[in-house]
Amino acid sequence: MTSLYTDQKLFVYNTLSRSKEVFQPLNPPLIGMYVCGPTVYGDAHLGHARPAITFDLVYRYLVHLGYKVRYVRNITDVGHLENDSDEGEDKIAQKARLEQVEPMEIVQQYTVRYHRNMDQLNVLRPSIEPHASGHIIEQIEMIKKILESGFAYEVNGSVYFDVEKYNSNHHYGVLSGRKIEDLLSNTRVLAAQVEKRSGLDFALWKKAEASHIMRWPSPWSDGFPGWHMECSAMGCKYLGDQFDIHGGGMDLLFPHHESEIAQSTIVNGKAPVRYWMHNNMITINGQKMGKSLGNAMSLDDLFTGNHPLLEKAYSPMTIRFFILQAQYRSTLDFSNEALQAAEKGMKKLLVAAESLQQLKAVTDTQSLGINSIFTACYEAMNDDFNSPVVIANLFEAVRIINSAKDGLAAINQQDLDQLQQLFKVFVFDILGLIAEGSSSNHAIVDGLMQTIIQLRQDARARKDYATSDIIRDKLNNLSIVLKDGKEGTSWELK
RNA sequence: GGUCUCGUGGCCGAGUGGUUAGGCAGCGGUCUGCAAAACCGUGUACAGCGGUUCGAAUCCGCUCGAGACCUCCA
Repeated sequence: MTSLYTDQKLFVYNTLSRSKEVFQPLNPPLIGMYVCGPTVYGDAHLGHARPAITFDLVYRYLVHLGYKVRYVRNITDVGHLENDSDEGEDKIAQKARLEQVEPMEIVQQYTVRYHRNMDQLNVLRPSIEPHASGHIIEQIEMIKKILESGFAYEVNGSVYFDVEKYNSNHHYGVLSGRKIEDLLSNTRVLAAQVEKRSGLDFALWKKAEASHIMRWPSPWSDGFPGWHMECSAMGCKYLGDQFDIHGGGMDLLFPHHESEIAQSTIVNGKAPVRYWMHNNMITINGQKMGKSLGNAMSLDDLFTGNHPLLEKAYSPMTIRFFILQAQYRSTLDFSNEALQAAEKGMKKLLVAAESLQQLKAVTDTQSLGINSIFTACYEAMNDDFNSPVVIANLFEAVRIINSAKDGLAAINQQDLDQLQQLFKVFVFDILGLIAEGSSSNHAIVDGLMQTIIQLRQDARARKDYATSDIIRDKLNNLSIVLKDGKEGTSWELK
């Protein structure tokens, strides 16, 4: 049996080349994928949902194609718990310190909450979810190697990467498209940087100040690893010197990923990653989402509607669908209007998925060409995971399903089978949507509803519209919508 | 200031040198006891100004506007 990936030519936009490239894994069918995960010192917000869902889509599609994917997504729980002068979440860390809570309590608390949110969004768990704090030794070993090779230097217990030396025989800027001369002329000189030989140099190991609560012993000082180290160390440990895909938000492109490349290249003698993928940012009402702008909203805010900017609650699947309705490399603007449009669209799609289960095939009818929808969906996914085009094509299938349901189109068995396969593969397996509040979940409730619907039908039959409308209105107040169709009346939750 | 990205109809968002994106909203129709849902039909869209071209929303230049990174935020 051949795998799908032998037939599907997948194009991936590689930040390294700024172009779409044919995806060719190093060791098919194995694929190594690393994605930068959250720093767990606050509730997951909208910004966390985008990369999680983007790379969930990538992961799901690669698996669907038959690849065996090792998906690593880290938990950053080291070194970020102080020195944050912003107004927002860092106060939690401060508070933790004041209340003498262990930093790992904060880490644990927000890791659990992150997982819960990701489960709600139906984001699959990665294969490995390593903690930076659990890989201090690996990071120290890596730093040692960089020091030995002469591309780092120690000052007062801290170790810095020598960017200019690296750039003398490598290209620091290969990923972000920056030139070191430009960087040098634009680097600000901050007080904390006096130890560095150059403002471009970045910390591999930082000596901890007395106030710093997270610290580990090292050959150089009690301290903590530099921000970029963890991904280099853990990526290398679990995926090897060189692996296929590294993902993350565009904001991590520089300096994080650029520096990651530099470090790993020195240690391993080759570029660590073949395909760099970056998802774009999210804006809210056209503005960047940020703590300082006061428009940051957590996922729980969205799910409960408990935020001044929100007119109502939006379900996890609405958020997921909304994010998938934009290509991952575009900025995505959140607004109540846009979310409500997404909510309705998604509902239409999922209701059609349910209707599909009730459809009966008619023999001896012309094919409606479901095959072409299938093909179009694969083409869209192969074109750098273009989920909005997949969705657009699925709505073509929705129209066919609804027409068949209304008796306006006859559907043959092959089309029916293909439609069911289409929805299974693209709606549920790849886009990862799930039916929320499905009406067929509870046999007792459905039985009750059938009784009520029958009573209303009886009233309508004797033209007692006052009674039938009362039934409909009362149910509507309970968020139960009755839908009169050719085949009788069905119901669903609003 | 430097580097880079983007500007599509009421809203969100694909696409890209000549062909329908799609969703939501609106309008008209079918269906309905009336609605809702569904189906059918319906839009002077491609920031502005120049240029290249037989032809540009799509390529080039400029202007205006928005955003990202350069400041351990996804």
